[in-house]
Amino acid sequence: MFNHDTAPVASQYSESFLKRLAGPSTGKAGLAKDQTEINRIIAEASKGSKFYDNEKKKDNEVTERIGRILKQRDDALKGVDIKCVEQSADRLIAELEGHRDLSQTIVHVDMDAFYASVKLLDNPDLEGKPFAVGHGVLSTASYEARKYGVRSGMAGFVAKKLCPELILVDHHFSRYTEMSTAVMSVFRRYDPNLLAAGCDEAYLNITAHCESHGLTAAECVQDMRKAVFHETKLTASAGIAPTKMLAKISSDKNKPNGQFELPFNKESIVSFLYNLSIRKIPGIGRVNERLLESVGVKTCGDIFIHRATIYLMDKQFGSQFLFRTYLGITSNVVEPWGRGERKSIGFERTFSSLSDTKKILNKLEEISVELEKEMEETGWAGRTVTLKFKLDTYQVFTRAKSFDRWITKKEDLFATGKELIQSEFPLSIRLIGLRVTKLKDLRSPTEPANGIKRFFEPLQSGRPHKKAKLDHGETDVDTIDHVHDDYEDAMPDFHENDEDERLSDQADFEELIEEQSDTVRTHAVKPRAPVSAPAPFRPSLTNVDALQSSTSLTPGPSGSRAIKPRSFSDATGPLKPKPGRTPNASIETQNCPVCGKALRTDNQGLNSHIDFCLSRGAIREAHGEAGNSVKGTMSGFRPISKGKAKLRK
DNA sequence: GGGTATCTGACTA
DNA sequence: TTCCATAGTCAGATACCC
Repeated sequence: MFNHDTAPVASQYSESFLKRLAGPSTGKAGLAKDQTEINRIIAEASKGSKFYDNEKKKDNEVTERIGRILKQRDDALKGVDIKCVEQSADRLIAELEGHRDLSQTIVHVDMDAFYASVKLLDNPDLEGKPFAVGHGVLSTASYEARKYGVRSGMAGFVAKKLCPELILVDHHFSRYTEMSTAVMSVFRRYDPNLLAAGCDEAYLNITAHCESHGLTAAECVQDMRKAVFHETKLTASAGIAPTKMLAKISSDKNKPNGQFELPFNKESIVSFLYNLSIRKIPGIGRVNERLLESVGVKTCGDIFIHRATIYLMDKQFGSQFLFRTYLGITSNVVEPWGRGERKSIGFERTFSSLSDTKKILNKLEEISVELEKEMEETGWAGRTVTLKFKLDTYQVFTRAKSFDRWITKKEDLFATGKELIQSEFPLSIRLIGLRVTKLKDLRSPTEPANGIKRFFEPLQSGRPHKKAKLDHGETDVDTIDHVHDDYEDAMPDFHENDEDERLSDQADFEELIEEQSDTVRTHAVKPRAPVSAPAPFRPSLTNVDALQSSTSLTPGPSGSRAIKPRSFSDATGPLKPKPGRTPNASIETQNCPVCGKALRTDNQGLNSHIDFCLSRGAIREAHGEAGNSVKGTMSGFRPISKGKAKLRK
């Protein structure tokens, strides 16, 4: 399959870099055995591109980060009685063990190579052939293609190097939506309250169904998979376990077209996880895998072996998250996502590199139009607009601006994006996007966190509100009364009796929103921050809420859209939120060779800043401009002296 | 000076 | 020659308000 004659010495690539280039899906089912050789071919194919250079740079930054972590570890362990620390860790682990709940039967069902399988239904000629869906970047690959190392997220031309006979086929989003609807409707017979985690996967709590039908979990899941195949001719794999995380890992066990049930007892769970690579844990990606490996944690079992280090480096690693992972104690709450949980809505597009200001602004305008359309169709407004752009070097930057009014219109989106990007010119970019956050749900006027009420809720501590705060146990009705009270205070001419009539019409409602935000300004009563759940535990390592977003498997712009990720650890206990990154040590600075600014060397963004300045300089040169000063700075490497370091007012 | 909001980059799926 | 799109969370620095 490979041409070994032309193979360069493997040592010219570090193992970590080869893995990085190979992308995030290398552990997926159906891959060929010789991953090392595949990684080498991928590196050879990518070599020399800007993408490759950027990946190399990011890999080096992680290596530097590891250096800092190891130093912190050595400092933390200096003069410490390890046995004593281990005892403290053991006590914490024992406490966590007390939260184990084996009462619920959770299933994770995952369609096998969904896009590819749907394609196969419509094009039986592809049967037995290596093919992949997508062109620039692949969304999925048939199992035949996977044998060559072709996987989702891979560039088409790289995939062709791995498998020259690979057939690339187009997306067919309407068919995915159709089949997804059919599959989900089968799943709903087993749990009407399921959590769809993408168009091709879902979490179900089948406890009640099994009880009422006198079925074992395995029988129930077998039955469900049969029904799916019978009605759609698509196969699914499933995992049965006491928590979502364990079910997710289990569903991968007998893929494709199989199922796996994890025994519901502590010993089996811990032993199942013991030799499992930490990379299999949702939320631990390429970077965190390397960071953990650097302190000896490669498997979940290693978490226990190195518990003293983890306990001492809680800030860096999030000890509770890791100990819970080791124990397999994570969330078993299965419920669908509500609209109110949405946090942002955005649109972005990649194109071949653009430097012409006018053309870039045209792209921005197109994005604004699309985003306005999407916000209108889905009923959202927002207060913060974030511009995102990717340089032709693949470095990504964001710039944001907040308002004290609700943004919905293309004119506002475009004007804000334009304002944000203009101070960055000249630029040579390959992606531009806009995202709106601090959302308000225009379809839910009575919904607490996002509806009209949020304007009048008592402010959080430190922000006294003229009205008293809620008493513990106060009902929603009571709260709404406060709303009315506040509203009356703010707008004396507005009477309760008129409310239903006014809210019955969407246009009127939006008008009300406008009035309302004016009122808020006039009275200096600030909208309060989104109501957060009572201190759910989250790992400090990374965002474990973003566990399996379906984005790469999600039908296009306005189809059945983004099914959101869900936390695996959101309801298992009121454990402390974790902090996160390397704290600042003594601050050293270095001047950027391009703009001359004093930059903190303790920050990983230093090199990015220099690269950014260099690239700006190069573009200026191309534009025949003089000077090399950079107007602003970027987060993470702000100048440490004098005054405001903020980029713009 | 303390608490909160905002901005940015990083990471994840 | 060529390497996506969308959404979420977090940390850390800074800005701002009381």
